[in-house]
Amino acid sequence: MPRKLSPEKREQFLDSALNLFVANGVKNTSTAAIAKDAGTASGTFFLYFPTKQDLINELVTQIGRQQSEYITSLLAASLSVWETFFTIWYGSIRWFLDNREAYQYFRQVRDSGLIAPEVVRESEQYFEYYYQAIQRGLNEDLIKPYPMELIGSLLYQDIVAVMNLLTAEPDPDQQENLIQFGFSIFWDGIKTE
Amino acid sequence: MPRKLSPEKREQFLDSALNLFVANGVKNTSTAAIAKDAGTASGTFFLYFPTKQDLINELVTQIGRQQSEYITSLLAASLSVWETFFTIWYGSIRWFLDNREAYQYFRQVRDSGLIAPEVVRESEQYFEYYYQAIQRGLNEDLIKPYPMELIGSLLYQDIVAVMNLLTAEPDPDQQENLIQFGFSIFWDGIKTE
DNA sequence: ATATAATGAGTGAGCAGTCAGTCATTATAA
DNA sequence: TTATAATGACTGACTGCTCACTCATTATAT
Repeated sequence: MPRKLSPEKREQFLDSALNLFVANGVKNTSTAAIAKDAGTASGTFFLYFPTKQDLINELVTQIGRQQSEYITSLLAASLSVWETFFTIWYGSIRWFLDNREAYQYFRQVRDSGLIAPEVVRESEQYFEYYYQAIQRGLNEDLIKPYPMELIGSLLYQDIVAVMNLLTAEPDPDQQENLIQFGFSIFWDGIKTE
Repeated sequence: MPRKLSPEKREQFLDSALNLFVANGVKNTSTAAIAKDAGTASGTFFLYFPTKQDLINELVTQIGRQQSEYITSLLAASLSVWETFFTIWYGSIRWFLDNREAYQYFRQVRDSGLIAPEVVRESEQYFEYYYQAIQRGLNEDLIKPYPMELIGSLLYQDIVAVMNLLTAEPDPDQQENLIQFGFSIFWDGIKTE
């Protein structure tokens, strides 16, 4: 971990890389292009990141961490189970909409084989609050007793399903509808009668 | 479109490419490696495909077409709406399990930016039966009146959610459970009361 | 004999990562 | 205070390698 070397410039590299990766693809973005965009010479890149792969990985974990921090900041113990799920749903989509490049990068890279499986697994740790919510729902008999991973996996993929539609839907009212409808379908699927 | 040049060899190139793409990633697989695996010299590749990109694209559409053909072969007009949805669900997962490489390639490539948007759109045409099923369900008031694209998008992503779990679950009984449970959640989400 | 299929060495472009050297800043010495 | 030394962030030309695609030549089929 570099402790010298301005942290601002480090962020600048991550920012520029995210831009270029989303615009042109990871493999089509050279480290030289990232350095240029960040306003440094090509060699400077490697003072901040030992390899290109390290930056690719760090972007993934950074995104996971930032989204996780945002969601958990919204969650309070006083919320009901339904409110908790809705907060996760709405908050995740909100954060993705406010960080579209992060969303696109995450999707682009997650199943691409560009990331070592260990890094993917590490980034999954940031979904811990999913399973706390599911556990509460199961304890309180509010959701059907299906395997936790199944419910978690469906929650995530349903959010993706809605996000994919939202990126093609400019009208805010329609966007709001899709978010609400999507959650209704998810919740009706898992709730007990 | 090459009309001479043995179609079998063409298939061989597509087969070899799918293997290698899934094992090593598209960008890390050279046309020379594909040619070698297919048992020809490196230059022969370009007699069958003008560019590497053409092969990448053709694999996507081929997979879409083959899966679509399999599913529609299962669908009969006599099926109820529930049966139709279940057949799509079960058939899609069955086909993906029997063609795991195709599944992995599809996932890897779909959001990667490696495919021109037009080709992605073209491959979406193979999901036509989704929307016929949804339309029927809406007509017969069996599913809630949400936008068709939302239901379609959720259906697809729910299948992906289950597939992702299945690839890590070796026990066939547990696999069967996940498939059934997953469908229950999806159906309970969209059905009218 | 002629057309078509196949070959594989060759070409040029692109890229990750290196390294010898520059220069502004900071530490030390007088 | 001022001269000198040390530091380390920064530079960019360079290297070695990979790869998509070409083409002159050879093999095969009819």
